[in-house]
Amino acid sequence: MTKNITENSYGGQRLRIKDIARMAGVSVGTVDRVLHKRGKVSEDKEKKILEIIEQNNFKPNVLASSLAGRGARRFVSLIPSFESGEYWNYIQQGIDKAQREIKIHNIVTEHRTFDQYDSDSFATETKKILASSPDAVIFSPVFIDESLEFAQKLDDKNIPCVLVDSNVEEIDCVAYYGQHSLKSGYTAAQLLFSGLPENTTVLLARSARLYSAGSNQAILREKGFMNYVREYKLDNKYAIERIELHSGNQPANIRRIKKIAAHKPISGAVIFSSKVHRLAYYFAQARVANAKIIGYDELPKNVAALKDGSVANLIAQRPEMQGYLGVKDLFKAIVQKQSTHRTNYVPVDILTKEIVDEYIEFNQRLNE
Amino acid sequence: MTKNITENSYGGQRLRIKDIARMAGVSVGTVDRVLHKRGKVSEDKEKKILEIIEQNNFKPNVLASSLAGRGARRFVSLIPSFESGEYWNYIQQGIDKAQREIKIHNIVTEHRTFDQYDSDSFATETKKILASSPDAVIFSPVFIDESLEFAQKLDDKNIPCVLVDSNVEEIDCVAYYGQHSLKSGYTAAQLLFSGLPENTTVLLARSARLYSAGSNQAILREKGFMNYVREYKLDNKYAIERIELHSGNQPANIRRIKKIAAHKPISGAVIFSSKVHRLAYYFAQARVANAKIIGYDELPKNVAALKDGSVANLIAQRPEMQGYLGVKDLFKAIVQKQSTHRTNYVPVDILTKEIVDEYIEFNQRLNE
DNA sequence: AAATTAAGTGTGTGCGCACACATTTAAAGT
DNA sequence: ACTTTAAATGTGTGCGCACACACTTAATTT
Repeated sequence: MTKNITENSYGGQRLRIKDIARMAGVSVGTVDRVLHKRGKVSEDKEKKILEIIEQNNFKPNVLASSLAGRGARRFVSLIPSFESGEYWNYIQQGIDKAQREIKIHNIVTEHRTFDQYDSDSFATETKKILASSPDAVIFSPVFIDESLEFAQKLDDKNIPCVLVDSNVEEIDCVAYYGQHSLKSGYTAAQLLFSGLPENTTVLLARSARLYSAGSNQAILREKGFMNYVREYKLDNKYAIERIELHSGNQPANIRRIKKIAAHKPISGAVIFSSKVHRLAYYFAQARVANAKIIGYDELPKNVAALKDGSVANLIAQRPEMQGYLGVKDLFKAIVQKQSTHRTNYVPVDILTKEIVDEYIEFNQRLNE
Repeated sequence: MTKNITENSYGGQRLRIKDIARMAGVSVGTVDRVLHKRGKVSEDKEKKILEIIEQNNFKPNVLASSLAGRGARRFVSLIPSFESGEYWNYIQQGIDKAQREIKIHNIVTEHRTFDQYDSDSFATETKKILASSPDAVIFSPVFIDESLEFAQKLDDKNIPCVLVDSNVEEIDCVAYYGQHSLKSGYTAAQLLFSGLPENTTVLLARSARLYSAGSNQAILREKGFMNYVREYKLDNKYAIERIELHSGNQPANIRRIKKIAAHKPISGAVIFSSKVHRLAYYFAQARVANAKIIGYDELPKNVAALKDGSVANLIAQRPEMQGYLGVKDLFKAIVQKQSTHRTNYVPVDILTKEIVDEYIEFNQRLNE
């Protein structure tokens, strides 16, 4: 006797476990066992109950569920270690913000970090995490092979995960949040070359350390940049010079810039990491003025350089939002049992001296 | 006997009504009466209870509170009427998204609209809203005087409100979300003049209808724009011409552009509203090519113009986020009883042909 | 045939709160 | 002194769910 649900809060809309039980001709306990896959239910009844759940798209009431206080859930995050104000710090802040919002649902978050220049440290942490059997993981797949292995093992244990910052398409996860690196490199080129005097040198700087560690992001951005160059045949109009920056040897960096500029004036420079304030500093030291310098991320030091004019533009990627939305999607998937989108590119934000303050203040505000 | 709370979910952290009752030596009913200001509590006990609440910063458990199903709350929105794809449509989408998130807490949202070119229609709606005594209001204070009066009456009835789109500082509300119009005008100028050949004409277009209605926003943006012009003494280098666009008389608009261009070539144009696709269209009709045109908001028509190159940049203001965060703040204030920030400027987003797709897709995604 | 066991099923309690209702207490009226 | 009345306070129930536990039935075992 499939009596329709009638009166309950939510405008008589939402189905309750009790309703399902009535429809299936069983008790709530049986429905509960099916919902939580605790077994001890005869096949035919289980089938019938699942059918009703399916047909009515039943979702348990999250309020009641959390209030009933089923055991706490553990979310673990794994990102590179960072100092205050660095890029990863913002991701962490977003994760924390999400944590604050969902802690009422009995969810705790645990932070783990690794050395972004050392893949072993990453592997070590992933092992620890697997051993502790968390309920969900959000991590940044900086090292592709190790990440694939990690994701595989998580999948074996049925632990859902979210990727942030960079994407590894092969990984089957709840969601990815990060920038479309290729396009952001393309945009960097567009910004840099717009209005740039021809027949000059454009510098393409690299952080040696990051490259040797095989940073996925930086490589893709550079590729996007070069796509633009090729598309508009800019290598005919500009001398594009590459330079490797060694943080340990500043005088060498400065000398190198001087040398290039002496050969043909440098009108612009770009670096595909957040170290652009360093690049601007080297330019100043090399006494190469009026170069249009572009880089990534709204770190305090970069913002200072942007505001004093030594950096022309910053490309930002809403790191807090990546962390925040990543955790919220895990919550959505695990607790609310709703579907999510696999790949989510955050927009390429173009920052200028004039708008950077508001950009930062707004993001800060969102994280409170 | 102020026994400390010990065991409860939330890691023994959170205080419950029951705990407060025990501390104050009363029953939960009495505490409940104080919490809901239902009176019928002796002065001394009320004082004691409030003290305990204050000292421990007690916040009722939202899950339990909503589950217990106290009467539904009504949130009302009031924004200009719109067609699909217009600016206000995005604000509405943000409101709807927030509504979906909080409806489990027994909150319903009601939408009302007015004619943005007719202050009477605004006043009429506000009266209806006041008569229906909602629990909260989110509105766009397009007409300043009428909005002040509305806000005053809401205050009298103790109904909290949120402003979106434009700010009226005198209004005492839960929050404002919108762009810093002055700064966005300033940024528009920066974008427009960067790399613009000197000794040319720059067109400053206005929607006649919007101006005659006294649009707060557009006026402030223009002011910001002119601040930049003054600051960098650009009126020496460019002929800045104003033009009023009459949507009813397109040939006149086109003629006017032609005439100005004939006098001195037009290198750039800006309009401080979302009608920039119209402006670009008039330019095309007037056969004035290569002008750098800048305008506001990522409406489909503007995006099309941006992508085909007839518009150089769009300045966007995250309208969905305004609606979304506005409603969430009302929820925060009323249901979660948390404090909020009064003035929240959304960032000035600079859109280019290359990044607009991701920008829109991301926002769309957020609104699902 | 009685006792044991396992599989399947139902019942009861509490999470923290809101609200209706019952009860006590004090003040006022007869 | 006894009722009436109002003010102050306490008690009980249910929101929807999770989980421990009690219970039933039928298949074994002794």
